[in-house]
Amino acid sequence: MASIPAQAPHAQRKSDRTRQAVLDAAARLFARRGYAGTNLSDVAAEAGIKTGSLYYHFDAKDELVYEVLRFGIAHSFEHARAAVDALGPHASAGPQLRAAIEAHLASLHDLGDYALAGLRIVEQAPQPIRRNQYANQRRYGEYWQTLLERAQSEGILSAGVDLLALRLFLFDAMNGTVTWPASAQRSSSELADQLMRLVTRA
Amino acid sequence: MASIPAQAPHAQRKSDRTRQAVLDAAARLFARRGYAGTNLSDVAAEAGIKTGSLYYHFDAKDELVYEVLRFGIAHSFEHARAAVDALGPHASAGPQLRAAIEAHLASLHDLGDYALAGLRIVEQAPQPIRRNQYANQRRYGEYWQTLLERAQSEGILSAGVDLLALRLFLFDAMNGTVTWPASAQRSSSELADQLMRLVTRA
DNA sequence: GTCTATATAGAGATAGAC
DNA sequence: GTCTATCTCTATATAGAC
Repeated sequence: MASIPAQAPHAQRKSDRTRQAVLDAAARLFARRGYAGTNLSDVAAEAGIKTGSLYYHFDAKDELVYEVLRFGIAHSFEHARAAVDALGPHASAGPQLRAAIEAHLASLHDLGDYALAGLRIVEQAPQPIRRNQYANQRRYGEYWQTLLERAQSEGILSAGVDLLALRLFLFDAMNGTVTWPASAQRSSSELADQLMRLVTRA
Repeated sequence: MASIPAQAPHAQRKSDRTRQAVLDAAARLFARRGYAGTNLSDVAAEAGIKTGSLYYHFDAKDELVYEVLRFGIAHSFEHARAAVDALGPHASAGPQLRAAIEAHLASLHDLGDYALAGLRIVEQAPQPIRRNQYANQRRYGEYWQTLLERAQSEGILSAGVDLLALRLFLFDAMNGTVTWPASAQRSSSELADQLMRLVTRA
């Protein structure tokens, strides 16, 4: 699965390129084998270096998982907010919600293994990292909650809908797309259409 | 988190009770720490025995994860099908779909850590076990697909809906409820109402 | 920056006493 | 059925040469 650089593209000293290769390998293996199941020898081998050399770039295994998790959610949050903001300050809640949904779906696709890892191994990460990740998720969730509240006040959701439940359903539905079988792959735009059809009143 | 017996209640020889305690502990730890992150000493300690004694009940760690995964999906499938069948052979698709949704949600609640483990560690399990679990998931998915096809042919879904996408969205939305925060807990019946509101046409 | 070599700890699994 | 004791392997992390 493809993945995107966690660093700005201009940061391409040799050290940065290796560091990036290590992170990409870690994301891929964390997603498939879990946190404890991923060993650093395999990460190093996939990044084209030896195990001992990892420690020039990272102090410990914890740091790898921290970077992978943090980057994933930051990327999604930034993209969703940017897509909403791009509609301008006077956009109504329907288009904003659709933009956020499509951007979140697209960000998951961009993230590749970083998204998979982020969704699968949070609970397995060491406690301080897990806590930090939960805090980031909470902030992102609150952002979505405001989008949904505005949608409801503008009357585009069905009456009597449970907003908190709706947000959690929507999030799991969106995030689940990263594990859909190949036969079910659809563009972010198509998926956003389908989700808007479910979430908003006909 | 509570969990339910993986064996019939009448099977309560001492050996069976210990075996059950081991499986419950394994489910709890697999769900929190992943497959590789769960060590057998901790499983044994939580079941009230020493590590070596585990091997009287199970040949290897693989066998533990196999039992935990297999039991979870079997339980959900049985409950969903039983709830649909209980409506009788002439029930229409709307009530059938609602019964399946509520039964699936209730089964997840019953399963407790078995459900969490089943959702989180499939990818981390050894290949033969993973393959078997995917096959079971596929069969269960096909069952849901037929329910949704009947619902569509009876006209209770919105027009132009993508049935495969709908099933996958619905599944992830239902399964995600097991990780909802305490503040968002709702009964299976309430959750089923909300999901039916999203899935069916107003 | 990356290598080889190694210290140290912890894992799964087995053997045999009770 | 459960225990203690132990084998063997593999993991993270460190040290120092290049």
